[in-house]
Amino acid sequence: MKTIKEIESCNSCNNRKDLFESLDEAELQAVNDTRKELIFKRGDVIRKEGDPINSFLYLRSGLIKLYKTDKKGKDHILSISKPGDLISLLSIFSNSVYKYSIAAIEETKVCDIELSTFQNVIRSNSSFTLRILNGISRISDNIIENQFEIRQRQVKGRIAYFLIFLSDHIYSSRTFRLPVTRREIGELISMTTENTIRTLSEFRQDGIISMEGKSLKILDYKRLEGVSNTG
Amino acid sequence: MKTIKEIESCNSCNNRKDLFESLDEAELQAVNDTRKELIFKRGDVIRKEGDPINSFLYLRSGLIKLYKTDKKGKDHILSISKPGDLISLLSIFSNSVYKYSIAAIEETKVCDIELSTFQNVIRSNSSFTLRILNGISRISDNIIENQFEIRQRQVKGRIAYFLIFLSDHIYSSRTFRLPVTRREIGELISMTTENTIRTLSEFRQDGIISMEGKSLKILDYKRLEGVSNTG
DNA sequence: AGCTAGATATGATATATATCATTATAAAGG
DNA sequence: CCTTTATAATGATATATATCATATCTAGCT
Repeated sequence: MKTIKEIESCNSCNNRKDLFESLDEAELQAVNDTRKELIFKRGDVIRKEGDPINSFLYLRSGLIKLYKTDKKGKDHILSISKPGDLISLLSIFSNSVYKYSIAAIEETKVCDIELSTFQNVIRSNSSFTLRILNGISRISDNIIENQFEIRQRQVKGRIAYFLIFLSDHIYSSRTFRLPVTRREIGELISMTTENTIRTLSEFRQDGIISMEGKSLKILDYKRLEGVSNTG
Repeated sequence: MKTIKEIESCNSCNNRKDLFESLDEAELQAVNDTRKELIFKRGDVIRKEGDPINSFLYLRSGLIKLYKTDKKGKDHILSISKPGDLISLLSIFSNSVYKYSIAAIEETKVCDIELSTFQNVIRSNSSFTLRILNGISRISDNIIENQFEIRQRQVKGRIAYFLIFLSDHIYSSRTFRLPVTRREIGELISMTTENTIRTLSEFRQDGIISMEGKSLKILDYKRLEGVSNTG
């Protein structure tokens, strides 16, 4: 992890509008004064389950995974978040600890705002609070939605669902590089690495996708969608 | 569903203390004026996914399940909540709709407070807001925790986990009546009804539990815990 | 460049789980 | 009270998934 300084003020940040536009100049200034810009590379752990929450985090660019490690040491990925999503949990309101671990799955830029400053702004600006609340609740909602979609499918359906998720929600393109290893896909869909690999190979053999290493292209979106809906 | 009137005021409600003790007399009065007491019997749907949120709900007694129905019409239970738990979602802050369905799994008493009244109190009492926020976030946290525990186990472990959950968190006793059908257990742990039944029978044959219909007794808690931890 | 650990790939086999079929039992409704 | 319908129970079988083994490939490290 490194600290950088790309952005003069939240004013000049293009992610600012969705979240920070309801702040007045003084509030913006206060936030900006304690703001740090952090850059993480693939694999870096941004926060670990149990870490105290002492800042508000905002995902500016890159991609992160939320995950938890079970008793046996196995990781389970809960969801994948993209820029614009918040990282902080509701617990920022109660000064508690992280319930999940967060790691970068590609180079990721994060804005880190000191929690006490942030809480001051929240106290004085209720329209801002509402936005934060919505943003934060979206994190849990995404996790729950994800788990719900996964659990009702079997391997083929799960992988199809995941590929469509990447295509539609992350890359807005049918051609993309897989941001995660096959092992991580397994951790996301609760399947073994071998089955994940096998299923991807099968999709390729069936002409649903083409794939070389991490680069992947959805050749037959309709059919993939079919597998996601019925498998 | 019926309307009753058991409680004069939130003052005289013994669930009041955890949540409502930070309200002053006027606030308590306002809340109490629009408060309705509802009683649901087993199977009654309290709220359906997609229903508009126009009240704040509080579970006074009984037991409820949160669930979602998938494309194929199959229900998936997300979590089971007990008295003291809130029912409302964060969406009460943004006047949105229910994301999950809620049904009573035994006779259940609920307090229903008109949303606009509730929002007024929230706006004027930040200590109360914090409590509500914590209560509400616990709902999502429970769901996520539950799913996480379930997905890392296979049938035997899942059922053992569920029985321990009932014993430790719902009934505080090793003898209890199963509040749900075997089918519902299956919907909770993502397994078929047959496998659920088979596994319970197996536990009985192994002397881990005794069971007659819905009444169940954990005979060998240690071993059940073992199954939950390793299965 | 060469080494090493992790990632990808695939086959063979064991195990877990679902499905189908049937019967018994219990609960709900007229 | 009887009839109907959901629930519970179990066996046989099919299918899905995990495990184990092994080989190749790849990226990071020195």
